[in-house]
Amino acid sequence: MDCNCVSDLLLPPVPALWTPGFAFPDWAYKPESSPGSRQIQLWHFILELLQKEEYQGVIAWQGDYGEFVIKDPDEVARLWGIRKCKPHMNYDKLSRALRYYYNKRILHKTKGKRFTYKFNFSKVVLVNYPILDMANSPFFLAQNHFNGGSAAPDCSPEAIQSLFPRLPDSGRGTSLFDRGSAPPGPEGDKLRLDTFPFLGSGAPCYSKPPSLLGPYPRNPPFDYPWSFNPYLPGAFSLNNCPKLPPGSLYPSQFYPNPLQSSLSQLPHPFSSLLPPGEAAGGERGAPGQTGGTNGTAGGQPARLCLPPYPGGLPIGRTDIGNGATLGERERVEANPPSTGLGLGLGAVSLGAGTGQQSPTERRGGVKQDPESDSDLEITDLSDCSSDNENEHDFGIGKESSLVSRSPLVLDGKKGSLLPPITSLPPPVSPHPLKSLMPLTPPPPSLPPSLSPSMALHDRHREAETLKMIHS
DNA sequence: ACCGGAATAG
DNA sequence: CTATTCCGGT
Repeated sequence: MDCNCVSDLLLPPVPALWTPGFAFPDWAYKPESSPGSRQIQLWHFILELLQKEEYQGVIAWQGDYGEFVIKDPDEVARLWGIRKCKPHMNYDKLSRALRYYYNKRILHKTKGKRFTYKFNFSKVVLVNYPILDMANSPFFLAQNHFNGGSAAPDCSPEAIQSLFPRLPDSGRGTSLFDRGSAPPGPEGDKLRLDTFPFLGSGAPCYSKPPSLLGPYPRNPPFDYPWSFNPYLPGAFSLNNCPKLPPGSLYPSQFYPNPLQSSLSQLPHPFSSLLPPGEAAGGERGAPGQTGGTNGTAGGQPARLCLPPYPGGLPIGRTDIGNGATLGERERVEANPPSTGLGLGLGAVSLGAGTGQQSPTERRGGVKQDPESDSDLEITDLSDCSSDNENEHDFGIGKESSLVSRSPLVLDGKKGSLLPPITSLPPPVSPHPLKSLMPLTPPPPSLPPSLSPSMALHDRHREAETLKMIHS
């Protein structure tokens, strides 16, 4: 009694729909490193609130992509306290927790704007959707002809993007999705890939007009239980962001069952991968709930709509990245031995942990990227730049080690599991990382598609860089 | 308001 | 590990 932690009831991290067995794979909930800890993480919670309309008065997307404003700090803190059964929670404490995310790069503070923070979706995405990580995986390498692989699924950022719906705009949302939230996941941080351009930081961001949000045209066959999806800050949407090719994802077969089931619960992108029947599986049906007070809401169906990329978007890449060295990034990824999807997490997830280094290290003053952090902040220059960008993250190097575990089932066989890549749409942008790279800053709108050849070229270069590094 | 160190709890 | 709690500093 002390606290009724109703919280769970109120904001179930997982919608009722999920069955235990079915819920997201572990990786979705916790970093591997912390076994047991599957408690909801603050950022998940924030995302959760953001996705629910009922909390719009308390916290809402606003500003740049991924930016949100805590309109009622005390309330947010209160809700968080409820959720965590910490009756004495207050904004000061909550914000401290939020600050820890800076190093992890999950969040940034939007300077100059009170109570305004910005998600680094790229990171979040990776963390949560390891699949994306494929980019890092050998798989992806295959693509690059490193391995000679034949085609591989498109892991490009663009592809990733396509996975997500558009962003939450400030607006209102019509759908839940607008504001998507995020899926649970470990956050990792280490991956440097994270820096996807979308995040915005790099790109010029336009703030979104409220109207953007948009309805996603398509209705999802399923909804996400949690609805998460979020990430998408609108970033993708428009202008600045890279868009993805319409079909970039992998075919459903791609995923093995276990995963599959999980996928079905995932937000659209993934779900859509599954065959309709399966995907839907879940669904929500349940409704329910409402919780009452604040919370809950669980029921909302989230809608995820997929962005239909009707015509297919051009794939532009916009990456604006910073030009940091690509080589490095890749290098990081390359290391992981794991195979297939599994690794995605590996690489990424750790991050969180690492975020802070061991105390010792910390003390040493070594922060990993001292700078990078700083970068995060953006200072918003006028609006556009958002900020941060973060991008530079230069390496951290440790991550690779983490990889040891790969949760997903997939891994084992990468090959077999993997789908016929061939069936995939033509890879447009192959290299995910690449997109990170700084190409020329994209014009405000999308860049014309990139030329494939270039891409290859780049990859090639990267590869070489890698080699050099290795040597 | 916001930052981040330090200690500490789970 | 993540978050909580405290807290001194801007």
